[in-house]
Amino acid sequence: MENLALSDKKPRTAITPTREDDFPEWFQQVIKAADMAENSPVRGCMTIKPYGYALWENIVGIFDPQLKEYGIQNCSFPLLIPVSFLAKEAEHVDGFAKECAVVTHHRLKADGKGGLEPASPLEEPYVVRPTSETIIGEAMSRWIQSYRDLPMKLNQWGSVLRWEMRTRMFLRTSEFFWHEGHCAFEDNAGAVKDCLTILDMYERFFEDYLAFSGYKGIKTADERFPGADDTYAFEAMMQDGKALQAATTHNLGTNFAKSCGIKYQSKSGEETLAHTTSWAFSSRVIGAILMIHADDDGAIMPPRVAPQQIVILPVLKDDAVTPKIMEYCDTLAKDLKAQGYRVKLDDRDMRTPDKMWDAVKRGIPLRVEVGQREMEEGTVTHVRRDIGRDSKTAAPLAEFKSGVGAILDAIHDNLLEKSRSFTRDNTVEGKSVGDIDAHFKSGKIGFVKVPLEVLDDPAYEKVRSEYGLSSRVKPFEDEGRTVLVARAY
RNA sequence: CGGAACGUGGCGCAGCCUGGUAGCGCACUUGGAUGGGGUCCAAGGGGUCGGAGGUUCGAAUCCUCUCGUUCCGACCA
Repeated sequence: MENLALSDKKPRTAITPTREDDFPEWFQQVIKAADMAENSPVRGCMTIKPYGYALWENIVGIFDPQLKEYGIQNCSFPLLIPVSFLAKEAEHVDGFAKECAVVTHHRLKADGKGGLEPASPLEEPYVVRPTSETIIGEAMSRWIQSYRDLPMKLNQWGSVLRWEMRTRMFLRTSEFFWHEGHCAFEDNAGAVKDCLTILDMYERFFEDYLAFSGYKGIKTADERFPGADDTYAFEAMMQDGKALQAATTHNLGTNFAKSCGIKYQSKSGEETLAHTTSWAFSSRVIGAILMIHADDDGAIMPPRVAPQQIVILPVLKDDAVTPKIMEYCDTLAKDLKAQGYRVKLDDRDMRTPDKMWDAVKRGIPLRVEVGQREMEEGTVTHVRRDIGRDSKTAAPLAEFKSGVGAILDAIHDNLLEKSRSFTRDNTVEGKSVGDIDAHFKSGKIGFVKVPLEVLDDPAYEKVRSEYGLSSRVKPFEDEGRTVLVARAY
């Protein structure tokens, strides 16, 4: 049938709309198509589904041992924080008071209308932790007495709650998962070194496991953590050119030591304030993974943290040979698992193309197809998710099994390199407010790097608010002389 | 907290203006033909139309109130 109108159209994508058509909506659809999470009945909070949570578990499972290697000890502090604790540090309160959920009662009673209402008011209300500096500070003030107790390096994995005005799955939800490191040192040098070391660990982790790169640097004063002397950050660029702060480390100076009473007796016997730090990355990095790697056919999981690294797809037609193909697949799956890979043999009773698209949308890095042909030849057909059908390759079984690692590494390298070049290609240097204005006025995306003084130009504020810009970081590479300006999540 | 919209099977929507007892697509179930990048045909199951009140012989539809959600701003890992 002649259909010129249709034949000119782009090929059908698994995700509608495409990134180009509507990036925020595309992002939501990618999450849905990959079956990672959904909005919950609780305002601003999401339900992370098994496939999404498996990704987080892999992230935790890799990063946690790295923290321990650095000397971190894990612990757990209460979810609830007495209001008086939060009130101790002035800037900290200013920063977080507005977004705290407050627990004012315990116990429920019948309201006489078939529902329940809070019964007994608490003497002192609690806030649900928006972050744990104050309650960990209280503990540190008792645990630290002597310089011999320092450095103290603690971390907890958990979730926190911030009553956000506007939420988006993985990027900004009221409750989010994270780890929060809290350390105390004798002096500022120790605290600074901690911030920089951890920031480097974050960068290594993001590049080596999540396959994205970004800029390390120091935040400008207005972007600093409430209560910190300095905030360091890792800023990554999403495919729409917006910045996403993927991790931060904070040098809290002696601010929390003062307000919480974290003091130690030095070697010479003087009572001295400790220098503390805190640092974190959150489940937001999952948003980053998607917004950096995913394409118009859905998620692309970085191989080293992918919930499933390899999917085996049996291609079945003839009932008579089905058991033999399944046995072939089963053996392959066992062999690959024995090598330590996360393998899914998709034996669901579904049409093969549907299973294939499911694997595509979930972003499983490597797909293996096994039908009668492969079984008889002793081969497999494999396809890389990051390249697609053009990478379809037939390989002898033994060769494939010994080469899987190299293929997954190649996928990782490709994703990282794409992230690197995209970030580089969309970072431009400017010298003035006019350069920033011209860049975004022309419809370009990404980061503009300008000399730090540009932020002090009275004309900057107008441009900043017109394009919704903010200063992201003063990148280390320019030793604080420049600042990256961008739209941000 | 300002400005706008929307609540109808699991999901996405139409119906409302001009009241007559609920429909479409996807998903799901069953059967058959298919089967290596989204196949086709046929038969099915599933809904107190957000809630309360009112007008009416009769309300998803009209009126009043209420609850909730989303989007746009200010705030943010």
